[in-house]
Amino acid sequence: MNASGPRFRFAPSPTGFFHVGGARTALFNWALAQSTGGTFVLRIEDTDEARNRPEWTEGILSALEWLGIDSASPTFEGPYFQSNYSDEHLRAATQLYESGHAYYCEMSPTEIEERAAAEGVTGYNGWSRDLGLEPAAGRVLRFRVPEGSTIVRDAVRGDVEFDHSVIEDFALVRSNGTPVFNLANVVDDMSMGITNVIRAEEHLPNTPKQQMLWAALDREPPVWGHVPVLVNEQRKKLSKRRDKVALEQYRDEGYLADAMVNYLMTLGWSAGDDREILPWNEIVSLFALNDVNLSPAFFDVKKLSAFNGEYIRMMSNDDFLDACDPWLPAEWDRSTFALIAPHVQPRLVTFSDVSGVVDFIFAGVEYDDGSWEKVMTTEIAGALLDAAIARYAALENWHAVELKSVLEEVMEPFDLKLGKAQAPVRVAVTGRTVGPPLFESLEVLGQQETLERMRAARSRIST
RNA sequence: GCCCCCAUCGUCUAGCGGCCUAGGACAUCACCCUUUCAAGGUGACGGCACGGGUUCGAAUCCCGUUGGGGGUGCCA
Repeated sequence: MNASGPRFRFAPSPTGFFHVGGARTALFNWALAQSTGGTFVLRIEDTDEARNRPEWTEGILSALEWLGIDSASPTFEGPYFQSNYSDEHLRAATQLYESGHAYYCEMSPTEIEERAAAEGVTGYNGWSRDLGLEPAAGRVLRFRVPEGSTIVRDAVRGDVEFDHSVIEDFALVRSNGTPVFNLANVVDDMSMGITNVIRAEEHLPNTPKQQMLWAALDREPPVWGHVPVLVNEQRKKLSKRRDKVALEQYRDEGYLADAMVNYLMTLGWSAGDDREILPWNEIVSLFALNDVNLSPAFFDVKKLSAFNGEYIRMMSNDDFLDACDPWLPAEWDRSTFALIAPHVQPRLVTFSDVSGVVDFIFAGVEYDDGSWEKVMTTEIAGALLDAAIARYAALENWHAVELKSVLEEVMEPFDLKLGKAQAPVRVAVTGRTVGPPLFESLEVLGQQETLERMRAARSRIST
């Protein structure tokens, strides 16, 4: 355990996928741990039985890995599993009971509801507080919230005061004997020596409860920091049901980790100048909690895509080729792809698009109806193709520059601009009206294949 | 209902009392470039929620209103 620097923690509960909001929180903690020479502690909060599957933990680790949060780094510690520490949680519970900070209650949720309705109050109203109930199976241990108020010193939002009169005597240990989140969370933070708790704003209302627990257990609370949540276009917290929140899904669609990381960091935070595309090491040195915005930020896939395109364009030739590789069918020749790659790189938004851009080179033509309709049914398409076929068949230097100047000669009698004149050739050879630069594509495709396709297309034209 | 948080272009943000005629980015639109589509270049559109204070001076400070968000579990 690195005791010298501050100790941050990221404490996700396994849910089967990794939430982009969680990714941002993890990144904030990771950046802080790095810039302060501190430690990033990963704790899996798996105390809810429904949230406990080993493969889900694997998913968390690999998602973090993808983001650059490397579990082999000296800055990284864990993962710890909350479920392994229930003895400690229960020990603390006993201590709380014995010191009078907690008491047993035997009201069931339904009884509480009924009594609350009868008395016209909202929740549990401390009815068992002074009954002096002994520990027994089926009884809940509740924290005895004292009079007064709690001030939470928050590193991103300043002081927040909560009046104890609005905090009910919350549960510490369930009637089945298992510890509840607030207790487990605090006890773990204590035993893991956590000094900084940076998490999403949804935890702010828990914080006074947890801070009371720190006090009751006679310990100094950590530095709190609550960052705003991420929202959808309806300005609601990103939810699994409605929104595309799984980090893995973006990864599988061909978003670059660097782009995702950079984008996530700009949600609620900025470098302070007019730059937003910046390398991780610079983000680390600039990032500070009191620069974090206080209002929820919309997770905008459009802007993420813009970042991704930007990052793709910044890649070196070789890096780009490597990055494309997993997205191309194994049987496609890589050296052929390398020839066209420089022309597809500036046009790509995500890697899942790459094969669809160059498939005509490897998988033959498939005419797109709309494209055909648009350019092959014109008066001159047939005549232009005939002329182009004749000249291309006789061409000796099969290079893009040649192919272009030949077509320029061919198109002259038709009184067309190159943009129009190349269209029938493009559709004949690629099947579509849009694609990588045409003459470069023809060069890669080769003379024979190009001519075959042009002839095939020509014979398909009715007139 | 109650508690807490928040409020600058459609979106993400810069701004921390005079440098603001409010800056940048994404999106949108136009033009340029051009081998289609992108990329790139230039430009346009577009915002301090509202009302009161404080101050010589307010996007910046205070109060209220309105609007949004989070929480309100023997979930985490």
